Amino acid sequence: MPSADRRIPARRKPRQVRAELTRERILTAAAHVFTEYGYAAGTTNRIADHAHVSIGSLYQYFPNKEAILAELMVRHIDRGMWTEADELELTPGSLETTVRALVRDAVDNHRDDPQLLRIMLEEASLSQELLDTIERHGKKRVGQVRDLLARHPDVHVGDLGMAAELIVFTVETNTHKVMADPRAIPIETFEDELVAMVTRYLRGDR
Amino acid sequence: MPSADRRIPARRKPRQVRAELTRERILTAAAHVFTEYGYAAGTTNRIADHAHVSIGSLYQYFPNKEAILAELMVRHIDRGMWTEADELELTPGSLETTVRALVRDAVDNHRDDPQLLRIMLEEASLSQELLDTIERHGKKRVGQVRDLLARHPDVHVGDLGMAAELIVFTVETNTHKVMADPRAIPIETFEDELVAMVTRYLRGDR
DNA sequence: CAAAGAGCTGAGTTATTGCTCACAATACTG
DNA sequence: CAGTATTGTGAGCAATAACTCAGCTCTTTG
Repeated sequence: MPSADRRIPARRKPRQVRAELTRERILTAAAHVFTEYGYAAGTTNRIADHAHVSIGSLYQYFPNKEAILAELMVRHIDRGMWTEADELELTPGSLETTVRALVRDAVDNHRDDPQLLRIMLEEASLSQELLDTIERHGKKRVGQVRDLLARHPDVHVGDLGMAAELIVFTVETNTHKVMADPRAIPIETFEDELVAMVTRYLRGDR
Repeated sequence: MPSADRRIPARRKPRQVRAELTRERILTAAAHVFTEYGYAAGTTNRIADHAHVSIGSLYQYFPNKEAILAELMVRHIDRGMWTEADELELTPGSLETTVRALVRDAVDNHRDDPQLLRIMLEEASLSQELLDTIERHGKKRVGQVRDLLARHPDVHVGDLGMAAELIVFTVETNTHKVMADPRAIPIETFEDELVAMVTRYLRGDR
C-alpha cells in the first residue's frame, strides 16, 4: 500500500460518451465487488476486471480507491434526500400513519443494496470530508423529522429534538438490520412492531 | 497479505508464568492499538511494539492477526454474559425500573472501551465461527429478555419474542451510538428517552 | 551447575495491492 | 485521410503487512 497522503494528480474529465460509459461501468462494478468482497478485499484490480476495463482506465477516472466509494456514497445520499414536496406529503394523517411513512422511507432507502450501504458505513474508513457530508445529511434529516413532529397535534414528548434523533436513529438501524440480514424476519411484521414502539413513545402515554 | 487459508501451525501453550504475562501484554496492547488505529491499520508489528514484545513472540501465541481480535471478542462476550443471579435480580420492580436496568446493563457493557467494540463489530471481518458465537450469544440474550418480559405483569405486546428482539437491538445500538460518539449527548438524558420509549412500547398503551 | 527445554528476538521472506507510465487503440476534426 | 486529442491497456513498481525461522537468552530440573 503506497503512502496515503501523496499529491493526487487531477483526473481526466470524460469528453466522449465512451468515457462516461466507462466511468459508469467502473462504478457499477465497484458496487458489486464491494458488496461481494467487502471494502478491503474489494481490490481495485478486481473492480477493473469486473468492469471489463483495465486498471489504468480505472485510475484515469478516480484518483484512488476511496474516491470510488465516496462517489457511490454521495450518489446514495443524493438519492435519499427528501425534497420539500416529500416533506409536505408526510404531514397529514394519524400519528401512526406518519410514523409508518417514516419507516417505509427508511426501507426504500435501503432497498437498492443494503449490503453495500453497510460496507460504506461500517467497513471503510471514510475521509473526513465525506463523513462531514454524511453528518450534515443526518442532521438535516433529524431537523426535518423534528419539524414534522412539531406540527403533529398528537405528539407529546419533552425534548422534541432528542426525540427526533432517537427516532431517526432507531428506525434507521432497525431497518438496516432487517434488510441486511439474509435470513431476515419478515419485514412487514417487524415494521408493525417498530411503528408501534415509536408511535406509543411519541404519543407520550402514561 | 499472505493467502488467507494456509496451514496454521499449532501455537505453543504457555507453561511458565513469564509466557502467560507475555500473552496478556499482547492482548492488552492489541486492545489499545486496535482502538487507536482501527483493525486494518492496527498491524501485528505495531501491536508487538506496543507490548514491548518481538513480533516473533506474538506469533508464538496467536496463529494470526484475527485470532487476537477473536480472543478479545470472546473475553468481552464472557464478561457481558448474565449469570443466573443477575437474571433473578432483574425481576422485581416496576416495568420502568426493569427497562432501566436493561439499559444500564448495555451501558456497562460498553463502558470498558466503546471504540474497541465498534471496531470488533464493524470494521473487522470476523470468521464464521466467531460470528456464530456472537450470534448464539445474541440469541441467548434475547431469550433472557423475553423470559424477563414474560414474567412481568405490565407487559402487553403481541409477539413477545419479536418484542424482545426489537428491544435488545434498539437498546444495544442506541447505547452503542451514544457511547462511541466522542461529542456525545449526555448519557443520562438520552437514557431517559430510551427508557421512556421502550417502556411505553411494552406497556402496550393505546 | 550443566543439560534441556521454554521463551524470546527481529531481520528477512512472501504475498498482496494500490497505483504509474510508456505505449496502443480509438474517436474527433479540418 | 492525416493529424491530433482522447481514451484504453496491462506489465510492473513501490509500499506495506502478515508471518517465518535460525539462533539467542532465560528457567527449570536432576
